[in-house]
Amino acid sequence: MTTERTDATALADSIRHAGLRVTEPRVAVLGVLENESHIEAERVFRAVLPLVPGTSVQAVHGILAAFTQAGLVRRIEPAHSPALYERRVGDNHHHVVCTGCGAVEDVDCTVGHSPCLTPSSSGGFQIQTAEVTFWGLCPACQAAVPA
Amino acid sequence: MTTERTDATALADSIRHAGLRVTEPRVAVLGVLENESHIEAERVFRAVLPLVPGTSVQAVHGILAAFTQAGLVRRIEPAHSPALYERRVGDNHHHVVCTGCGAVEDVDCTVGHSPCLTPSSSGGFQIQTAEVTFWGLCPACQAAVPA
DNA sequence: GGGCTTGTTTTGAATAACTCAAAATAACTG
DNA sequence: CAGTTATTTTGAGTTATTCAAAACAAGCCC
Ligand SMILES: [Mn+2]
Ligand SMILES: [Mn+2]
Ligand SMILES: [Zn+2]
Ligand SMILES: [Zn+2]
Repeated sequence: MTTERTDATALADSIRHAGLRVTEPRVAVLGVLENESHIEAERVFRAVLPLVPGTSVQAVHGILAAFTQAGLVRRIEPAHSPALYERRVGDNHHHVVCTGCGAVEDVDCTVGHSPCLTPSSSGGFQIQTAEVTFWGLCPACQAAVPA
Repeated sequence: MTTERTDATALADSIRHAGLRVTEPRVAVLGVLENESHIEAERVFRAVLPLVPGTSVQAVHGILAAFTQAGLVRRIEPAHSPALYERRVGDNHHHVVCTGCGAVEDVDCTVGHSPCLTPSSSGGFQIQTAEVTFWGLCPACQAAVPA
């Protein structure tokens, strides 16, 4: 009976193990990210505010930046959208974005099918990562636009 | 002896054929884009200003938006960068971005190697396009950071 | 070529999403 | 518990872009 969504202690540990001090706003931010994926700073802020009154938007930005730097969360920046943060980290998975409503979903990188991620002519660049973004219509938006 | 970089008449025709009125600032913007790829609005503005004095930044943004909508230019939005515009359009090619200096280069989509661009589980999304961004170090930045 | 209609540009202001900095505050260390 | 240093608050500033009203000008018609 001591487990809400994710034990606050577990969250605190993750933060500590990342080399960061454990604070109320940080625990709250990480908690929000455990429950919701691909969420923007503003929405994180609105979710955290009631949990830790007095939290500022700047703090949330700072926390998300610190988490990102520490590798606790991942930041993506799809076109036409503010930055989105997610807890799923370490695998470099990809994303589908709905051109209708902006909904974002994870797309697993099909291992074994990655040859196309080695560019034919990389112009002398030393490639580190490949980021794939698929654009299309989510089920809901497909239904909304019949034709 | 009537051809500078790209004949102004040719530029005007492209604009007209896209269904847009031909104006001085538009011809100038398109001319700049013919000469320089992956260029941001601000730099387009600074290149256009001496050619068409009195041009406003807002106009440049408007022109680039109109061109993009008309399919005359392509707009990309790599993370950590303002939007970039390029004339190369129609093929959906990809990009390498230097994590050191932000330099951008085209990467041809290796035709025949695109199976990975069909996501394994698209979560019901109806995929329209796949956008690939490679991140790495450009030759210059590789030289600058020996280790 | 001279109006007319409508699309464009200018001018002026506003916005979204962050970032910066100084002072106040609170975590961890010993 | 005190001290050191990281973090947050408070307040302001920035960048890239968008909105809107009024002035202007392209392309069409005669
Ligand atoms: Mn994801
Ligand atoms: Mn390109
Ligand atoms: Zn949708
Ligand atoms: Zn570079």
